[in-house]
Amino acid sequence: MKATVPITVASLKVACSQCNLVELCLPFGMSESEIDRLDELVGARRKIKRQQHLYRAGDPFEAIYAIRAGSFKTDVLLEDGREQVTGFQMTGEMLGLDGISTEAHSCNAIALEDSEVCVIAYSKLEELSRVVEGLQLQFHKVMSREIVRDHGVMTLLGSMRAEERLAAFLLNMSQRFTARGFSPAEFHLRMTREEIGSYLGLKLETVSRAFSKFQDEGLIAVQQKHIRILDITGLKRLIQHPSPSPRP
Amino acid sequence: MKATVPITVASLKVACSQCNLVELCLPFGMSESEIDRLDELVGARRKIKRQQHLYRAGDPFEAIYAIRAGSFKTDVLLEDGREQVTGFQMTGEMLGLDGISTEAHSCNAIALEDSEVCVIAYSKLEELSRVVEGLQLQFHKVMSREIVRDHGVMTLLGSMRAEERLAAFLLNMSQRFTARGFSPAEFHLRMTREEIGSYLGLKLETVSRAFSKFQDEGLIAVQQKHIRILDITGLKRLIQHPSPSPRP
DNA sequence: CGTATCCTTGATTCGCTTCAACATTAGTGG
DNA sequence: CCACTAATGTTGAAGCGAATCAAGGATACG
Repeated sequence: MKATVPITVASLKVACSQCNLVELCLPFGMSESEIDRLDELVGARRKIKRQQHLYRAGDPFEAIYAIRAGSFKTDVLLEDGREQVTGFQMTGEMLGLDGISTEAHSCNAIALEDSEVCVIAYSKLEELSRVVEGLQLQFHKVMSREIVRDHGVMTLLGSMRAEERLAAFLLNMSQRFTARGFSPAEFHLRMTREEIGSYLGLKLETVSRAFSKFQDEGLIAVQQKHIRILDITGLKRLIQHPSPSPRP
Repeated sequence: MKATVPITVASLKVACSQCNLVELCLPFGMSESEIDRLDELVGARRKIKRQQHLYRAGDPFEAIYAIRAGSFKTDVLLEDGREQVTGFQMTGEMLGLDGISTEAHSCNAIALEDSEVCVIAYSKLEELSRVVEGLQLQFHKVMSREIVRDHGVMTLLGSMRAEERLAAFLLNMSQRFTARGFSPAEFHLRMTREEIGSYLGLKLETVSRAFSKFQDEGLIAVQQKHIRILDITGLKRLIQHPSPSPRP
């Protein structure tokens, strides 16, 4: 229930150059000599227990976060209490970029499992990216990628049917697990049906039904949160050919 | 049909310090002395006729654009030909930020009316934002604002009904016209019902019906693309209280 | 002034939500 | 360790909102 307190572990080596996520995270694409200059970038690491908030909508913005271990969801609450999940984040991905614009966070970030993040003070990032050109570019790319990703979700929400949405979701998860060295075909979802539904603009029952349908059709094997993809091309076909009639 | 060719008008003073959009555009929030240093930022202006592309998905990314006059839509095309409008942009707003991530544009930008943009070479922006701190911050804020805006659209698409979506759209337009010194209650939409529908994840008939319903209820007066808002609090009420039953 | 585009409205269909009951898993405390 | 309870997931039946299909009308444009 209580917010976690940031713990500064001065003795711990937290530099990006020592981190095995360098291929996925902010430093991706930077030269070795540039990465060496990021020593001071990560002020501390912070552990977040499952279901706890990393930050809440309205919190003053001071830092962005790189996920070192675990996973998160971000969501926004509407006035009437409706909740919308705006994204799921995995290791190496960044959290908190939404806060720059108003200097306050505009969504909640909640750990889906016990997790750890690198705290990157925004002031330090600004300062360092003025002198390390690669950092400047990579940071811009990270923000831009978030915009492109959001456009993808908008497309999904705006023009896909329930089963297409879920297929796209599964393919996206598979691709992200693959990039992290896990199996493309077998993985464990950390979020509930309700959270998936919220993200995809569907009710949890619809998500559950679509899972069952995919299983009946031999596309996947589902056992609660454990997913095995049996026919990846079949899933891809689903999102390329809309259900009723292909366009002329 | 043909792409417009950028016209460099060397004699024309294009500096931001001379521009009356300074309050809305990238330089917003910067000090006068900082704005004076942006002389070299805008390489040229470029005129785009109605229905012409400013850039297309796949075009190599070299510059971002600030809208000096007119308005645009951005859209993405799915494999099967479905089109999704991802945003409408007005004067002072930026276009092309999606291109940074992959160094190629990921959507199409199309003028809704005869328009003019300021061309900001990305390399120059990078360079200048290393020395002008205010520019660095403002640019980051512009990108972050785009992310927050997209989250808002995701919320709209994921959890609002047709009429709520249209109400939210009208209120957003009203607010943006107001910020530009136009009437909050009376404005001219530059996009078709189909484009509005695509943006809101609805069919054009549904948009048309919702407009008619709002008119019947005395919330707005519609005459084709000309909109007059008669009851702004009524519209706001619509998006706060979902149609069927308010939450407990 | 004619034609293509855009908009409106009605009737019908369909997909998703809603409501409901039950199954399963996970977490907790006796 | 098992019993209890809450949370999560599955499945069925009914209802509703938006899409689809269809026709006519208004506007803008060359």
